[in-house]
Amino acid sequence: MPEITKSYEARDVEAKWYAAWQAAGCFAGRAAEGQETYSIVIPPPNVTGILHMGHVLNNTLQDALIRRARLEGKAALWIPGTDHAGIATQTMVEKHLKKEEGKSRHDLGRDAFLARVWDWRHEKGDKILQQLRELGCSCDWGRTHFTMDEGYSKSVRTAFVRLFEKGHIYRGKRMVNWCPVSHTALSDEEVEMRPTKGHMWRLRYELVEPVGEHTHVILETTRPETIAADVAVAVHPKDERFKDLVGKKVWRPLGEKVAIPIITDEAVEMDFGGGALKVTPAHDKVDFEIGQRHGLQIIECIDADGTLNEFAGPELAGLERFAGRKQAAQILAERGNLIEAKPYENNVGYSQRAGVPIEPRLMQQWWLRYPRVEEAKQVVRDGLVQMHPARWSKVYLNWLDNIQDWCISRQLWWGHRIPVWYAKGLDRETLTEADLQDPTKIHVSIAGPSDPENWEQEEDVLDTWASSWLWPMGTLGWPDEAEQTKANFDAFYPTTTLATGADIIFFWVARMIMAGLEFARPGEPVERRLPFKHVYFNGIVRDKQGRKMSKTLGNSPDPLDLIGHYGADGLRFGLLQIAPLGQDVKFDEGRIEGGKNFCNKLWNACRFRTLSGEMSDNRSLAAILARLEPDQFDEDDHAILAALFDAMRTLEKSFADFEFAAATQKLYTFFWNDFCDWYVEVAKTRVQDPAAKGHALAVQDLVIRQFLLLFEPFAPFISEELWHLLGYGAEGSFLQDNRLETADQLAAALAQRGRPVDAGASQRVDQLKQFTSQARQLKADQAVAQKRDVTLHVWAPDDAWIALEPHLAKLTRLVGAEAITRTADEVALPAAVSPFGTVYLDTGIKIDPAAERIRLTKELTAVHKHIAATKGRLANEAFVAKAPPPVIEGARQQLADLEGKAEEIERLLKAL
RNA sequence: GGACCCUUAGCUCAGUUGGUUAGAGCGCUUCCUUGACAUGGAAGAGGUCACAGAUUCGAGUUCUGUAGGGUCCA
Repeated sequence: MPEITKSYEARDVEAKWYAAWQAAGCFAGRAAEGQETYSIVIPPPNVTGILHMGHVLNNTLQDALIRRARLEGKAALWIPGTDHAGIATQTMVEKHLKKEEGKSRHDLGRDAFLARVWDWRHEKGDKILQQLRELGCSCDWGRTHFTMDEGYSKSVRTAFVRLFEKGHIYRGKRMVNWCPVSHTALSDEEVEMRPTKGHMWRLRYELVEPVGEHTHVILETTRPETIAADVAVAVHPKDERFKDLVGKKVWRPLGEKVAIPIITDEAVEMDFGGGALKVTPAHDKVDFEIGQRHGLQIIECIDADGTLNEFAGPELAGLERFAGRKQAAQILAERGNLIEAKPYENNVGYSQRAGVPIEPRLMQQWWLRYPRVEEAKQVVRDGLVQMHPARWSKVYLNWLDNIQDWCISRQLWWGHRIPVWYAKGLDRETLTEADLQDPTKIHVSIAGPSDPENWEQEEDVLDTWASSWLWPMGTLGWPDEAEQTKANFDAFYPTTTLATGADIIFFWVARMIMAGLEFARPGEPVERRLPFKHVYFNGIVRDKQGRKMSKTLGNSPDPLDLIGHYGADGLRFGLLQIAPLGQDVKFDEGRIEGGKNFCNKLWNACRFRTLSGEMSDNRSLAAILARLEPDQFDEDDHAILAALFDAMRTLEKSFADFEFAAATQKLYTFFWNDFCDWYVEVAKTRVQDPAAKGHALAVQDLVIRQFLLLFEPFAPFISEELWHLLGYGAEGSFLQDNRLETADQLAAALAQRGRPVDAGASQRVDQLKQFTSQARQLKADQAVAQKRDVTLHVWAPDDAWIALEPHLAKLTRLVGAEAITRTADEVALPAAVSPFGTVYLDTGIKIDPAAERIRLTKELTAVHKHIAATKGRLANEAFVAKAPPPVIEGARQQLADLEGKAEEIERLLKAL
């Protein structure tokens, strides 16, 4: 028997077991024929990322699910990997290049720059995957994928080509969200609306020729710097105020002095800004649409980098867009066009990554008409894909109801280059949809054209999400048949659960569902094509003030530090305790410390077990069950086993419902309160008794064994270590090689061996606990909490004494008394009314009757108050008539108990 | 503007289909290093369950509204 140290030291244990698991191939996902599978694909972190608290929560959850599935005998597979994160990674390497060598990516050129990114990826990438190992994650590392690897890249290009061939992808000149910092188009989802303080500029546009009393039109805008690109002023067709002005012209107040028409369009809001709208088709989505309807000219006055150009007029050309705005306002004021500048707050779209306002621009980009939109809604409505918590389904459906085409091209270098080639010399700006179908002009394929010298490949790359939306399939070998066989696509697709954050429900979750339905197993039933059956949305980890943890705020602790201080198990367990389903997590380091303390408690309980007596055969459940002695079963045994079943059932339900906080809390109270605080304490007496010792230790071995199996998904390291220290596993085997019984199976196994568990014992044990607590309370009241030479006298009716007597040895020890005896006399001693009769505390010192009277009177008052409340309920005719009989009976019973107690306290008071 | 979530002890949170006197951890007060564990043990203080109505014999729990906080969409 190896000696167990006095406290749990996580560091060595963690390193030892992770290496052993890896060496033994414990995490390899292998499915036997017909075996039930449980698979998860990791939400791929950025390849250059480092572990933060959000990752810890997300991956701990996945590991718990996967490890539990393994113990349930399923073929568990957790596929890890990383994402190339186009903009983020490219920006990072560009910054580094600038800092170290003072060069831009353009100085290097595309190929040389990409070589640098790959260098970076090989040097510093995948650090996060290493960190996940420290957390204990049981990913199948042999299957690690990266979205830019050749195989995965092939799946991305295949998806593009197939969608193109089906007409879902087109190139078109449309308004896009342009990021002037990253110099790329963004999808609508990457634009974040932020309330922004600015001004509403109230302006007068002079009529070219006055109409009656009218000399000008008043309109309001937040963007005066775009005035030079105005091509019309629009009003609502029903707006009577402008009836006489429609069709007339006004002078454009900035830029080239041009007369622009007053037109009508339904899109104008009548009660906004006086009812007139300046129309700038090149710089606003609504204006663009108005322009299209009216065949208006398009003037671009802002360049790609956000600088105003010559079309903005000589006063503004060359200015940055916000400086240009100020300048424009000033000029308008000087010319008398500015009526008022009101401080104004409105929602402005910002580039999520660069943090600057996006610029709507008219550009040629590649677009995707989403496939399988209706089907994607239906699988969620039908519950084939279940979201947890379910309310996210509504958000999902609402997005799909309002879905817009997806701008999938990015003006970046780092990413999947779009597999489209243009015939040399082709004017790409004027391409029509018909041209896209003309193989002499456009070539679209995975391999590229056979005569590359005549073609130029599209420079743009695909949006990163247009690669990660294939993750559940691409990581299982799709579309390559040989790869799919190798990865056992057949067994592991669809995956079982996706655990992720709700912030990427549109970016990733919704798109994966559509991709799965479109590409996986064409022609087969929808259940076989969808990418996952459950989506679990974990909360966001926030700091104490409720702020999202972020690098910039510096409010996120380093998880590796936390692992160093509290152990991976402590961190995992502590974090899950505060992660209820669907709620954000306010991070509290105290809870992580609690996780560590719990591990230490478990450690010491196991240590105590080894000190209590020789270890017997623990090698299998059957062996331990055989050691239980039916004759020796007492109420505490029944109660602790009933509590164990209860804990097992709670975990079964918790895992089914993704209620991890409930699971961890149950494990905590079961082990600490039910087992350590009570069972182990009462068993100390029985362990002294040679007749009961073997049995009492067997019960402990059974409880600890089952507990470790329940605990392992949350705290794998300490569980594995103790599993071996207590001899549950043979040399060379692991905890995960065992099957976790259900509560029903374990109950049946006990019953089958003639050791059925009596759940009713719990109530009787609760009374013993109450007795103990009351006796301790008496001692504390009399300031003799630490004295062990006191005597307790119990004034008990026969039946109560018969119930109490078998437990006296344990109780004497637990309470800290010399003896507990029965008394028939009324004695003038401090007393309490327990479930077994009145218990008197004899300290050998005379009592203070006045103090005793105060104490008893206080308790009597409380009892009377309660009696009055219960009597009130029972006196209510409606209650007696309508409440269910068990509830009424319960109230009557309660009243009787309370009245008995009151009488007894009154008797004690009289006796003083 | 539309949708959703939250508000329970000083702090962080549980509280399952309505049913005795609303729980835990941390913190706080008192006592204790006695042979598993001070990363611990014992005892204790602390809550008009945001507010106002409604339903009901009975509401922290259901419904409506209000206030405050948060998220998503437009």
